[in-house]
Amino acid sequence: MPPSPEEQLTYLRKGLAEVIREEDLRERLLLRAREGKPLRVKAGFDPTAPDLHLGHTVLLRKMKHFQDMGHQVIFLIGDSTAMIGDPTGRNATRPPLTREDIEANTETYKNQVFKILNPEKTEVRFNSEWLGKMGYEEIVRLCARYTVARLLERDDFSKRYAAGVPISMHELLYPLAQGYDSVALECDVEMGGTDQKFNLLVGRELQRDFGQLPQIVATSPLLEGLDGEKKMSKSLGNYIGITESPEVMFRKIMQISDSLMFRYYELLTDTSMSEIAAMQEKIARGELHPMNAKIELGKLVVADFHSVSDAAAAADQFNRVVRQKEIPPDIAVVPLPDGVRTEAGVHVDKLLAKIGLAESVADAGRKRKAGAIQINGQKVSELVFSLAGLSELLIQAGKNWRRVNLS
RNA sequence: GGACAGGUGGCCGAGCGGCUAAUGGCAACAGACUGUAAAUCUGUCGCUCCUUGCGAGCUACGGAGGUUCGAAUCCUCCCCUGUCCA
Repeated sequence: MPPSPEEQLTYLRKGLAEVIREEDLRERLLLRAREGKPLRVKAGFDPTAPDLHLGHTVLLRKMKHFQDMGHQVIFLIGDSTAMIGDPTGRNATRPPLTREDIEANTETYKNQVFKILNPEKTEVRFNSEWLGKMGYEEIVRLCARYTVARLLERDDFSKRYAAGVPISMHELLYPLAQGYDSVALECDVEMGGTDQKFNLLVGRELQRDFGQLPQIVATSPLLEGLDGEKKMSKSLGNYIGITESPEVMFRKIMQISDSLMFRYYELLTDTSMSEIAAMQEKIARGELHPMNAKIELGKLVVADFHSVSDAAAAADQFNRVVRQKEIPPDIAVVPLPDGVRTEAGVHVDKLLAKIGLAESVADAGRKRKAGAIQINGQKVSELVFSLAGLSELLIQAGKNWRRVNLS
């Protein structure tokens, strides 16, 4: 016995930023239940960036919830729209993706996405199936269904227009193309981040214009990155990738601020809001150390993408290496590079630059003078380090370590 | 097609002939403190070389030329962006 539409609504509503319109969702659930059909729920992804991070999982988790309720989820790969490019970073002309690139990226996507989604209940589609077939006339006809004024309502466009930042013609086509995807797929629901709201709404308009029931728009909150301010993104470097090792994931979680921790609990775990509130209470009363709450969070997140035992091991390693300052167990071992020996030993700056502990020789010199370099447990400030009687160098530069094999 | 304004280091933004590898802010990196949280303080923040020094050389202010002992700063042409007019 599947849950009633009313029960579903409650379950699905939780954790979504906005549902347009909630009333429509209720009606659609009732309608499809009567017809005995699942809802068609779409979310689009850009095949140029197949490395998913926790920010994406907020949406994926929600898609999973739709699957849990028996609905059909469509994982749409925007291979055609990728050529348009999302209206940011216009200087970076993207190299056109080949068919092989897209297929490779799609495989990567599937591997990652199905850590969360149920593959049985997921339909993977490409928008080149329909967009790629459109000719000039069809594209113009599609454009005729929307107005420039309406496109300029989009916050991003209007701000750029007002600020004198260029907007290229093709960028205006992006929302139209995305909206047309919903027409082609006859979606009941389209999901996306809150930043996608405008594009998702265009889909509604177009569907109406094509005589379809307009889709319900469901936006999920954007996850803040590790800095706690900007949204999580790969290009900003403030992300946790879902294929990262348990140790790295755990360490990154431990680095977030305390306030961000609750946000992560909310969006990345199944912890209920009341449990989170209780936790905040305890911390405020001094009954729970915030660090311990964060350790719990780290374990939960790691366990989601690895295993419970991996999570425990990662927490344990963090405790030993970071808190008790033990030497990390997984330091990269490298041979002594050419051209760094001197008569008296090694040229420290050149060595650091060559083994990746500094960006350049000049940078290495700065770090050394700042006291950030330790070799075999000794702080190094001199330029030349003697190798007499040593078989290996254990080098630490800030948080990074290397073992240099001398034999 | 015309008039005007603008293009400076990862970003924002000063400079408008030498004292400028280029004020300041943000970000970043390192050190202290700590819970590798936040806040705070300190230092660094183009590259290379060496005898590691308030050292030397090289590259840099959209692009290419030019004027000058000397240009991010002046001139010419080009490219790019925006505003207004047609």
